Amino acid sequence: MENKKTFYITTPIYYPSDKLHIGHSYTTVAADALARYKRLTGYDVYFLTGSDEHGQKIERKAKAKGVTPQQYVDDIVATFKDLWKLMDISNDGFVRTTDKYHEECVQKIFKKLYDQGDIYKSSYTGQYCTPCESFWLPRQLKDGCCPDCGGPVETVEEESYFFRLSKYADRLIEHIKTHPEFIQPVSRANEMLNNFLLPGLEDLCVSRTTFSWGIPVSFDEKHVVYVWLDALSNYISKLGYLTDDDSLMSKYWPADVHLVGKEIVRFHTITWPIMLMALGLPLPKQVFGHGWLVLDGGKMSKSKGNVVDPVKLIERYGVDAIRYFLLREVPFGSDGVFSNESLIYRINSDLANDLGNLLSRTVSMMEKYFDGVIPAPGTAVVQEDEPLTSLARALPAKVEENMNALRIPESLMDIFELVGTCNKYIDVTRPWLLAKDDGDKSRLASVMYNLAECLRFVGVLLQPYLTHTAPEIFRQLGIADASLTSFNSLTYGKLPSGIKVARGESLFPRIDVAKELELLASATEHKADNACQLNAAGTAAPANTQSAPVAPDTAEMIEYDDFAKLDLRLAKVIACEPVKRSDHLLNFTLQVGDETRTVLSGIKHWYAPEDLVGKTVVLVYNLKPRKMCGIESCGMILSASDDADVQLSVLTTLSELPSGLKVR
RNA sequence: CGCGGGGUAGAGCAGUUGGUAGCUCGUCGGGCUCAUAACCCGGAGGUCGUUGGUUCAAAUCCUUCCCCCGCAACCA
Repeated sequence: MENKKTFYITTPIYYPSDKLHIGHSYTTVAADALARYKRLTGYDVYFLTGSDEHGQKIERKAKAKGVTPQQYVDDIVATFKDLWKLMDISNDGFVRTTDKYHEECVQKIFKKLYDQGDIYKSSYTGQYCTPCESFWLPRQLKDGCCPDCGGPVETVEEESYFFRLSKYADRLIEHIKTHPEFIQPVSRANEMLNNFLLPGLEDLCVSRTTFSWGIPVSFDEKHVVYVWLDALSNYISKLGYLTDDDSLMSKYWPADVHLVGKEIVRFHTITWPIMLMALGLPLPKQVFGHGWLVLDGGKMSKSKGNVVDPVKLIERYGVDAIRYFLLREVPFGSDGVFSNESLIYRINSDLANDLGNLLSRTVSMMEKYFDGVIPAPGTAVVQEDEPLTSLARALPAKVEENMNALRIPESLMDIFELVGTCNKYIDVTRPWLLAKDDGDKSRLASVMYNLAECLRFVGVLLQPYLTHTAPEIFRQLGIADASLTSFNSLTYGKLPSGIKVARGESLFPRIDVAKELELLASATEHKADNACQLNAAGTAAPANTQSAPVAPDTAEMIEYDDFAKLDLRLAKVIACEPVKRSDHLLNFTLQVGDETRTVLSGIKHWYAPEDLVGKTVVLVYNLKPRKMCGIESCGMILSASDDADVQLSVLTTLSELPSGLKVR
């Protein structure tokens, strides 16, 4: 390789417990656009994404499905790769934490840190809450009870290895203070300092003995390496750190950007830098915590942001439309809203009306007035050309500045400003009038040339974002020469005349908004879960808990006796109110025959409490009571829902029946 | 008093060394006809959450209060 400047960019590695959603797509597409942009501007880029495959949750899911954990993750990771292929993600590497090189690397790192005294063995004296299956530190307890359920806890010891975060805290604080670019946006840096660093770091538990689906600690086999030490190492294990061939490591490390969701900024700006310090490695230049794509709140109850499966969106609207929406709609650094309306409006107004129509009318006029050949511009200097040409000339530098600052939406706005100016230029110059008078032929040639040249600029600059559209623009303009599509080719006037254009299909057909929304709405009649975040989660945050035991896809057969253990009964809702301090819970007072019970259910997003009063529901009558938010819930109300909990309905009976009846 | 973000036109947002309130979409009217019923121009629409203060002047600084959201917790 020549001495190109290098650029190493990463996404988080995603947890294969479920399919990926549009939030993951967002992170990865953003990283892809940056990677492609850097390649376009001459960098030697390494772009890494991957999967974080260990942990108890995977172990459980695999067991429920009756497969080995490895089979389980293999299947899901295959869908990750398919999605990235579908979305035109140009990653150079894909790291799996179950890959051999990664496991060996983590073991070496663990050993190295242990040998130098940064990892030590101790016991985790925790307060254990049996119903919650959770350990708590003394300071986390509420009045000596479990902060989760408010129930009693017992003192339990678990042997664990710990990483001395505290030892390096001062160095890290110093680094953050002297490197304002390290944590972006800066508001996150303050958050980290105030919430975690300045109050004092606690040593981090880095091993577990309670499950086995993980990387064994090489010198103490009953332990597996726990979450972050395993996951974060991916950024260097893939580069061959601590192996015979660490050429990638020496070439690309330190990383230029770790792109992460805001929920895992903490681990990337505290745990990870401290690991690197302990290993004697340089720190990444920047950690960027982007916002989330959140679902539309609850205004118009039909057309809700419900289609969050990126594959479905792409099938319907195309890769480039989705890429554009993601890159354009979410202000980098804060949250963006996803809704079907905003998606369709974006596609229609920016892509179809402005860009697609501009290309269409330009190529069409080229055919009409110049037999489809791009003419040489006239020599006369005309004042009305100036706004257009000066904007085009200034554009590459503007885009570059914004991309270097990771302001992706702004860079797209810059490009579309040129598109808009072209449309206006056509209106001002009125080529159709010029065409009527032979004396204006030279002027008409200038106008048409300027339009073609500006569209070339647009095409070149759009390449990192719209991977299908940019080549199609070139094709329709008749540009086949690669020397006209490079970033360096953006010198105004470089487009040669005499090229034959090739009219083609519309870049983006206009979508009929009303029809489309109606269709989407009828497909999903339900109330939206407006708090459902499309968390662009990365590495397996331990907090990333989803519902517990999942229904196996291939249902395991049970005996009738197993079923008979369930005591299901009809119950009548006599009162229902929200639980204070809970986003999800409703507190039901149920009539079950002669008895009255209190039962909690996490269905607040789908029902208004008053709508449920008087309804008959199905209750799991003999479920062990459990406290939540300080209230004891005696039983469980059955609901049906899809995996994503987008659609949900409480079960009831077809005819009116007295409460207390058994369901069987 | 857990931490943090935010309240600016119908929607989504920009706007801090204080000096006539902007952008995109929508809406209404006009123009144009090369084009994907697209494009261009113009209008309407905001006492910039509330209270008090500093100032010649505050969306912008200080203060009171209200509300929303995120983290955390919880969703049997």
